[in-house]
Amino acid sequence: MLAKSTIYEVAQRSGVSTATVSRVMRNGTGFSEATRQRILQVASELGWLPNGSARGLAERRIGIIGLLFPDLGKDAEAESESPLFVDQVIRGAERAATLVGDAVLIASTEGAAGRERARSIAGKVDGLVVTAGSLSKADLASIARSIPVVLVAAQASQRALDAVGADNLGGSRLITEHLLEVHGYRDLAFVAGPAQSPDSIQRFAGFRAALTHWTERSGAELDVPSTPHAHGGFTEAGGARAMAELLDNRERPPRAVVFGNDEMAIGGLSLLRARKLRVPTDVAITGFDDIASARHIRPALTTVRQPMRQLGEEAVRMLLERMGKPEAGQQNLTLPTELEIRRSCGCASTNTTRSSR
Amino acid sequence: MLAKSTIYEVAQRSGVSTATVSRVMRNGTGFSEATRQRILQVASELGWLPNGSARGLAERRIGIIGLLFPDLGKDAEAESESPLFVDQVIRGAERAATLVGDAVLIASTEGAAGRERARSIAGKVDGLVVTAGSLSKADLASIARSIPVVLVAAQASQRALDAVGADNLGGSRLITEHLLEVHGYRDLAFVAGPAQSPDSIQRFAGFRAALTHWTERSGAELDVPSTPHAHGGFTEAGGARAMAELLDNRERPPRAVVFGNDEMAIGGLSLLRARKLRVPTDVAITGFDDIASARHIRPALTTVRQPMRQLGEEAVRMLLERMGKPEAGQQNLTLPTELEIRRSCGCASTNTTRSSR
DNA sequence: TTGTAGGCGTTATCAT
DNA sequence: ATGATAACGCCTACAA
Repeated sequence: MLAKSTIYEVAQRSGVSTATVSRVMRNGTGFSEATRQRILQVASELGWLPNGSARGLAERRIGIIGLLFPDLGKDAEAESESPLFVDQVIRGAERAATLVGDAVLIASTEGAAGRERARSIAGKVDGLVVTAGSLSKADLASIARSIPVVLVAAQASQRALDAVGADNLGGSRLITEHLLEVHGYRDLAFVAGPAQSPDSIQRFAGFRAALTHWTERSGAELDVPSTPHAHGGFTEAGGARAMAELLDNRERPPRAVVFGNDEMAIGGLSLLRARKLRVPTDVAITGFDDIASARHIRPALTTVRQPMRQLGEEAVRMLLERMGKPEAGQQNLTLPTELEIRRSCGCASTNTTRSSR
Repeated sequence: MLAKSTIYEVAQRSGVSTATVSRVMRNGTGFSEATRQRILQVASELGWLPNGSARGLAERRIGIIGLLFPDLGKDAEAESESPLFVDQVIRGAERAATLVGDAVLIASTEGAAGRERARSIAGKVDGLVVTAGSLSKADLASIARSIPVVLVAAQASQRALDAVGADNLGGSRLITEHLLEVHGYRDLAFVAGPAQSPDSIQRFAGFRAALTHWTERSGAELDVPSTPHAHGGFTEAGGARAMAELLDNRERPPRAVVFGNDEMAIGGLSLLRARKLRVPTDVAITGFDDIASARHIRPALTTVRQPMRQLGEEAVRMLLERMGKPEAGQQNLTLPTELEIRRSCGCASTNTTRSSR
């Protein structure tokens, strides 16, 4: 590896000033073709890479968009699962950023240490996409004072900033209504993810909304729970544990279980199998997300599809817009979710799709 | 959003020089506690974020590691699949980088336009992890002249640089031998991924090695193909097409099909089902990667597990080492793969695991 | 078409 | 314990 060369060397060896080298490298105008060739030649010989920090400093824009998420892979359980939400969001962000020539800087923030880390990252980027749970409200507010920030899948209370999220409530309500209305199930249970997860909270709210609405409409005596029947931390193992808990705490299994995400539903399915309960005949189940495994598992999982990739795309798009006009009004985008009907709910796999909005 | 403030403002309002502010922010020494408090207070009031570009310029190190990969999500087919290789590599890289406080900059490079992009990225990072197929040999060599580079899953010919990869050949050979020796299948077919993919090439080589070895040892007349029987581009749909092609081109289906990855195997499985062929009774199949769906699909897929996440971790670790001592000898790490036996090969699911090395 | 020179926001080396 | 001040490598008016 050669020593790094600078624009000065290139200029000197080309017999021009650094200004001219800069013009050529930035595809500007104001130089002869011969000069251009010569400079390019020298630059290539030297293997010169323009220093991004110097550029960023001079241009007051580095061409990097930051993406913060809660620590990944710390949880051994979650390691094998996929595509985790953030993988898809990252992809979407990368794609949208590439459209304008920017790159994406990713970093996980874990608790206390994450605080300093987040500020350090914030200083290195032109704007920041922050996913739910990766930053405290205070830290977020502090950072948002000096650089554009867009929230992804954040709780409503933090929506003083630009934000994009999926219609978790609507999707969850849709799938619960399906269970209620199409299948006529009455004894439903909800398995939540992490207690503080905004997504999980919204999905439970959708579950409740469906039950409440149904009660009002039909006059039936439906028990509308104020808290989820169990928690499974959004993981497969957690889903199995939650399902076991559900079975152990009652004399009869619930007729249907609405899981907060697909991974927990898959875990729940294994446990039901182990307990010799048939799905959907004895117990119907549903998930949320529509990960690849939901299609492949048997019975195929009825679930709600949320546009994870698009979340990342829209977040970056919104961020770029914000960077363009810092004083524009606050934006808040909710992307629709879709009901994906397969077999685990009891349907004969007509594979219908209904959108939440 | 306030106007961005600088170290000068903080210094002025604190009644100190910028040097002192810098010392405090970098957790250095040489200031009184009172001064420290005052500066921190002012900085917080101002919402000051130290400018990363300026820091990077002054320190000659920005704290960012770059990760280049071939364009994701361009192929609509691949969009739904997961966890794609690079998602996992990204995670591994992020984790290893976080250990030393660095962040990871990701960017896809697509063909010609990717060239300039890659150089731009290279200028913004302290070192670069490059995955197979994201950069031409020439571009790679050029960039590697001025900044540390580590290759992931690259072809051997490019191994003039530090590199880390999985034992594709060994794993593929292992699974093929399993088919040959444990099950006694003789009529095997191989479905490759993209023709230029180093991984695919190595896996086919392992397939051939197993056949060759078997022929030599047993004296049996086994046909050792010089090219794969079909290509499926590593996607589910491609795998289905390749399987159809295989069936249409012969009077009898092959007894077993070794797919270059899990996604193609899953596609192949669907097609076999559609053609009323039973797996593994009529046709046995195997995959490669061990994605989540491989476990969940029925029959569960016998496959080779490769440590994708670890690939990313090791790559970054190697890169950091290289950045530490630029003149050290070249490194080349091959991580072992593991045979994951399930049902699709014809086994009665004993779930054995055998390592490739 | 080309060069000069100041500025971008930090860090780090000397002084004091 | 603190302050001047010179880098760091590039961009960009402003001149020529």
